This record gives sequence, C-alpha cells and structure tokens, in this order.
Amino acid sequence: MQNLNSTAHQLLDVAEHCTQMRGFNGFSYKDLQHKVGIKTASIHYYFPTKQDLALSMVERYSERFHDLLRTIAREQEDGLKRLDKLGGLYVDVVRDGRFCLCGMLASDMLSLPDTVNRQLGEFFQLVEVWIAEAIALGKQQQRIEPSVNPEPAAAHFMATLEGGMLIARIQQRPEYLESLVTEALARLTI
Amino acid sequence: MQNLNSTAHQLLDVAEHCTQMRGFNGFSYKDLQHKVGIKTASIHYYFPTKQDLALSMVERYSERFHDLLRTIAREQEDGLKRLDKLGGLYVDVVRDGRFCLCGMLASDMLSLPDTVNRQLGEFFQLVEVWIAEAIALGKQQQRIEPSVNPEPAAAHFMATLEGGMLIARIQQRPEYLESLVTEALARLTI
DNA sequence: TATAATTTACCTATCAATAGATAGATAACT
DNA sequence: AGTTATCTATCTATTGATAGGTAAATTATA
Repeated sequence: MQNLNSTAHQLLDVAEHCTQMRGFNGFSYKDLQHKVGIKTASIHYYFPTKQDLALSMVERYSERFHDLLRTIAREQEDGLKRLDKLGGLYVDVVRDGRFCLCGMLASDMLSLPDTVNRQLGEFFQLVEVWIAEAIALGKQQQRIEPSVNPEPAAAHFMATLEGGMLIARIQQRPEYLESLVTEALARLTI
Repeated sequence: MQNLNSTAHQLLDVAEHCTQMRGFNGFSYKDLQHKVGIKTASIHYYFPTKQDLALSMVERYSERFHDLLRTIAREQEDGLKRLDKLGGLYVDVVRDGRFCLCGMLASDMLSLPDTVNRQLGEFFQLVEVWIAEAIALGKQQQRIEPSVNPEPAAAHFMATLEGGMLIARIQQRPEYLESLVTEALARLTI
C-alpha cells in the first residue's frame, strides 16, 4: 500500500468516504473527479476498473484498521478497556453518518469480485480474533467472568457492533450504539 | 397494500428479492422487466419513480414481517422459543444468500427519501419491541434470568441478528449466525 | 339494453444523463 | 529518451424517466 503515490491515496480517501456513506454502487468516478480534482479518465490510470479500486480500498483499510488495533493493544493493558475503545471507534463512525467500510462492501458483495469478498471475510475474522484476545486477557486479569468463552463472545461482540451501527445510523441515534456497547461490556464484566 | 394488483405485487416480489441480493443501487428496472415480463416503461405505471418502489417495498415488507411476528407469538407460548424462531428466520435468509430487506435499505439510506428512511427506523423499533415482549414473557415464565432488562437485551439481540447476518453472509457461513443465536439465547436462559 | 365515455394495463419510441472505460496527445520530470 | 501523470475527446451501454398511443375492460348514460 505504501507504493501508492499521493493522488492514488487521495482517490482512495474519497472513494472510501463515498463508499462508507452511499455504498459501492452509490458513487461514481464523477464523484471522485469533483473531490480529487482530476478527470475521471485519469482515475483509470491508477485503478483500471472500479473493482480494482474496491480491492485497493479494502486492502488499505484492513491494513490501517489492524494497525489501529495493534496500537490500542499496545497502549491499553486492560482487556476490557480495549473493547471499550474499539466500541468508541464504531460510535464515532456513526456520529459521522458513515458505516464500516467492510460492512458496507459486505452488503454489496454481489457487485464485487471474489478477491474482494475473500478479503472482507478475512477482515471480520481478524477483528474477531483481536476481540477474542482482549476477552481472554480480561479473564486473565479477572475483570471478565471466567465462564465467558472468548471466541463465541468475540463473534457476538463483533456482530453487535456491525448490527448496532446499522440500526443506530438509520435511526440517527449514535447513543443507541453507545449504550449497546456499554451493555455488552457490562454483561462480560465480573 | 391489498389495493395492489397481481402485477404490482410481482414487481414488488422481484424488486424485493433483487434488493435483498444486491442492494437498492444494485438492480435496475431492466432486471424487473426480464423477470416480470413487462417493459420498463410499464413499471412506471405502477411505481412512478424508483423511490416510490422503495417505499412500497418497505411498507409491504414491514406489514408482512409484523404479521409473521404476530403469528409466531400466537403459535408459541414460550417467550424464549419465540426468539429462537425469529433467529431461525434470519438464518434462513442467509442460507438463501440474501440479506434483511430493511437492513439492506438501511445501508443505502443516502439513496432513499426521508419517508422511506423513517419507515426503516420504525421497522427496527417495532421488531425490537416484539423481542422485548418475548423476553419479558420468558422472565415471567421463569425461563429467562430475572436480572435481564428486556429493552436493552432486545436491542442487543436485534443488533446481533443484523450484524451476524452481514458477517455470516460475506463469509458464506450460515452456521455462524446459527451459533450466534444459540449463544445469545443461552446467555439469557436461567 | 345499447352505446358512449372512461379507466386500466400495457406498449413503442425516445430522451437526457450518467456509467465505466479507452485511445491518443501532451507536458513535465528523470 | 523514456517514464509518469495527466489531459481531451470519444465510445458504448445503461440508467431512470417521459410522451403518446392502443386494445380491452369497466362504468355511465340515453
């Protein structure tokens, strides 16, 4: 991803934002033209097809997201607080009127090539593993119920975040997701 | 909704299916033309704009869904089993490669008029109330933990269903959602 | 009851706008 | 000289939508 120049990154920035707002079929190269300031034809120089653009979007987003998760893990010793932090990220996205990039693309999966869909599946898998680790850590720190099974609990938390985001966004109630996270964490806590 | 003739209903059937598969921006009047057998121009006779079509879709879907919920409630005395039944409906949708119509449209909210978005918000609200009632009933029947607070627990369950559906679908693992439901219900159970 | 008027349920033909994409030119930088 | 990054110009296909027409069914009227 670091082998992309500034224009390519700008294009990805805007495409990412558009996708998070309107979905993969909800924006066009013309939108990118307006916001980046190069002609639609020039976009094909960087991304020959729109599907290539989708692939680059997911790759970059996944990379960044996992960097972010690593940073949270490095900066936060407390497993439970790591989850709270993650929840906060999702709440921020809803506050912004957006949706998770990978969640949005997942909903558009039939418009995307298999390569992209595979990456999307892996994205959720990896986030889930990170959550499971945080839960396991929380148990070890005796902040989370010993009876909690990390893997299924992680899947549950992940699903709550994605679904909560969807509902909070359509109802324009970011606090809905906020309290969902609070509740979910309270249920794990000793 | 009963004031629509058979062609209109056929159009809604196909449009609904297309939306659940590909999203609101992922199908066109041409798709409907092929599958219903009337020209795209004739579709405008029933639904002047695509947004009108969206509105009718949501109205009819909500009506049907709530009828279904009422039927489940009538046929199933056990609050906990009602929830299991609901979860089963969602699993079936994923098995079919589809997504919840209202969930899909919610992800496309920026392409839809406010009227539709308001209905979508209400849809989730109503399902949530139904779930909360089932939970309250389960408590009363001493099948669900007395400590469970119906409203937030219902929100959590609803979010789990929508998010779980999204993830199970992209990973092509309906059993993922299945075990999510099982887990969630186990957590409520005494 | 016969006929006239209206409505229903489509059609053909066409539109302007937009979609993603390509070819080939060009200017600047290496 | 070759490469990079853009442009202009253009293309084909598709989009949702409109205008205007028509046969058949329905309703109103003489």
